[in-house]
Amino acid sequence: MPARKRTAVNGEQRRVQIVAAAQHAIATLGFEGLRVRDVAEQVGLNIATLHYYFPTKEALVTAVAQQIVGRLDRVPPSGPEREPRTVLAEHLEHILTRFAAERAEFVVLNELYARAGRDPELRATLQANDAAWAGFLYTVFAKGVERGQFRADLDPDAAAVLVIGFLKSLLMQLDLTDERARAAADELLRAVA
Amino acid sequence: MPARKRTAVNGEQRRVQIVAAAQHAIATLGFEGLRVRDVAEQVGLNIATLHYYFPTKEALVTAVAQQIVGRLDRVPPSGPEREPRTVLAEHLEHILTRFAAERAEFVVLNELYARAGRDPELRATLQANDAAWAGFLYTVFAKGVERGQFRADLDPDAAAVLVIGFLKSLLMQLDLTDERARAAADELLRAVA
Amino acid sequence: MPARKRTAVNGEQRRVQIVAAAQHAIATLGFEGLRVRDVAEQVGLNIATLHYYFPTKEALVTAVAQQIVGRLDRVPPSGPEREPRTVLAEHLEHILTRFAAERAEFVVLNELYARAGRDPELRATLQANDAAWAGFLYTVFAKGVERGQFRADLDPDAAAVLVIGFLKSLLMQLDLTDERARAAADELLRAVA
Amino acid sequence: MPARKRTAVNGEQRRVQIVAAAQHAIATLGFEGLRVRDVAEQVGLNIATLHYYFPTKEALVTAVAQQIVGRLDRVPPSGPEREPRTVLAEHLEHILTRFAAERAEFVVLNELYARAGRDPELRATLQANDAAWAGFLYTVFAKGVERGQFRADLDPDAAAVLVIGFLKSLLMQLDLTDERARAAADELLRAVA
DNA sequence: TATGAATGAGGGTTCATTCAT
DNA sequence: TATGAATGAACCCTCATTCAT
Repeated sequence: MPARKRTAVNGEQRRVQIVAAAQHAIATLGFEGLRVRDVAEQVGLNIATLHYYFPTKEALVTAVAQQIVGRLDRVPPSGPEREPRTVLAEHLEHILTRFAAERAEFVVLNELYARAGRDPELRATLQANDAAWAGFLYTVFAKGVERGQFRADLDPDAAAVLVIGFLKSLLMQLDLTDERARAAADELLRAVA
Repeated sequence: MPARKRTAVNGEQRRVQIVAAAQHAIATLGFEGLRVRDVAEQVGLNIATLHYYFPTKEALVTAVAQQIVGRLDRVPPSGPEREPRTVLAEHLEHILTRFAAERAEFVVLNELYARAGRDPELRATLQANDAAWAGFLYTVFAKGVERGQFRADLDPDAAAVLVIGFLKSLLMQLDLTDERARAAADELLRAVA
Repeated sequence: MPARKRTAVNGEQRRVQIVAAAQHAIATLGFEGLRVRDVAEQVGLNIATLHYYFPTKEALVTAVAQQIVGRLDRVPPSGPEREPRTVLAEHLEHILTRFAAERAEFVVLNELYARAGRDPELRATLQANDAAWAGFLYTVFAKGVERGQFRADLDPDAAAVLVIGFLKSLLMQLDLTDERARAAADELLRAVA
Repeated sequence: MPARKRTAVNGEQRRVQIVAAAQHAIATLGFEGLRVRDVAEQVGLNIATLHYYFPTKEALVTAVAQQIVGRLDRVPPSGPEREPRTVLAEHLEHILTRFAAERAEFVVLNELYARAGRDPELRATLQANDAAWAGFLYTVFAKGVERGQFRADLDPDAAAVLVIGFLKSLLMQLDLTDERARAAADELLRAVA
């Protein structure tokens, strides 16, 4: 069991630490407030060392973005046997819960969406993610209509837009308490039934 | 009759010009990309002169924010005689139209909401605005339920959250065409009926 | 007579000051040792102010190069009536004198030639200057041969190469005293006669 | 028979590799552009490993300088029986040929001369070399005059200065083709005869 | 010998702001 | 009102060098 002296962590762990610190900084101060120096200091590293891991600030930002987006991809698989209504309810519940527990990530995600307007690459990434999300919801709604669980005149695509819109706006609804958010989710479930 | 100097514009006009240029810059580059020098140059002014009108960058940003928010305040008055359903439809239509026509302002507004997370004062301003907006929609929905135009089990507050959420998310739904947005608005109208 | 307070010099003078300081720094430390901060300090200016005059370090270096090269262009006009031998002698004398008096400029010029190997633009500038110089000497030699002042088998172009070579090598002949240099010039005059 | 490790090259070979890479870098980018990291990478070595061979950048530069200068020292011995004119002609020819074939080394040498102005130690080295060179040429010229092969009024020392100057300026005569250089050498031979 | 990781000391550049005119 | 000139405080990034392994 070799005793590390100068380093208590290995390279990959460092990367994770750095990205986490950067994410925190962005969540707290926004992209404008992100300072590589501060991130380095937060991790207890010299700036030069941080540049050893991430050659440029942009590389660091990209790493943060990728991490955030990467966690989004895991859309809960909707088995064919599951009830659309249940799937929808759980989906809303799932995101609402994550929103309450990991608000910081949502803040960064929000910043990313703002950035997407100027950064084509980021835009493409987020757009792809959105498309997958919309597709998932479309299927849920279409199946629900088919099975008579949802209104017959429900437009699956439009409904998906509403759901996504509600969920994306969570952070921008400044006076939205957890209760009001859940009430809105319930209202949503009633509205499609 | 005071003799106008060699300048074709007076102080107030200059302010408007500057704020407009700043707004454009923010819409294009975000707050991160806002440079007072660039704004000054855009207006054809020396930086020092710009500082004469807006002593600090923050003052300029505040002016932009106030202008944007100011235009939001003009919620269409819902006369007691008007039908809630119509009012809601027109409200959606109104915002969707503005969104298509004045996208830049929505971009800035989005940036403002992101900033609100760190800027308590801005947060208070936007929150007040949101409250008024929610109140307006609450009234519409409550009245609509009362008159039997909307579902009896409709939660007015929750419905307001959904409407506001949809409208606020417009910019973040990257693949949202004008048609899809209007389809969503229609779906919304059906969903509350 | 307005009393300047913060500035004792105007813009153009500042530029001259800065370029002079940069030239001095290059002569002393070479291009490697050139630090914009030091140049600024030398002139008693803040770095930011120096960047006000020269946006980038490269711009500053270019200005120095232009100044040095600019002073080279003034090739003494050889009137048709003047004796080639005299013209040549005076030319050698002129440069040798300048070399002794303004050694610093020759050092920088040397650095510029070294740089020319990597900087095509600089190379083009210096090459153009060299061509003019060679042309001047060619004419002198050709006329001298024609008038019987120089050897009949003298190759004017080759002789020009030798003269230019001698003068350009002044700085690289580390143990070259003023006397030896002048002796070489005399030898040159004898050699072509 | 010591067993070679997994490395195909031993220490001395490594040094040679490194010096060669450094020399190439200097010839290409000048001393300003020399980066130990790049040299290491060029040789396929870690920077830390390079520092094992050359503890400091200066040590590496010195090694390069020594190599370059070392190759210069081998002045062709002028046997007493050889004709001064021939010796001179061959000397010129020899250097001109090397210049065409190993231009890179001349570039570095040029950089070294530029550096010599600031580096006393390097200056001493080069000066010693120059003195030897001048001595060699002095002997040639003196003997040539003695034997009546060169002009009777030839100043051996001055002539040496001219020859060395011509040869040292090769790199600085930007539009000097191989032909023009040889023409100049021929002119030189005529001029001393 | 060799390397991954770390660091100190800058180096060029940017930017909001100020001041004398 | 308007401007040229100036500045302090950062900011990102680089580079030679070191150290534990």
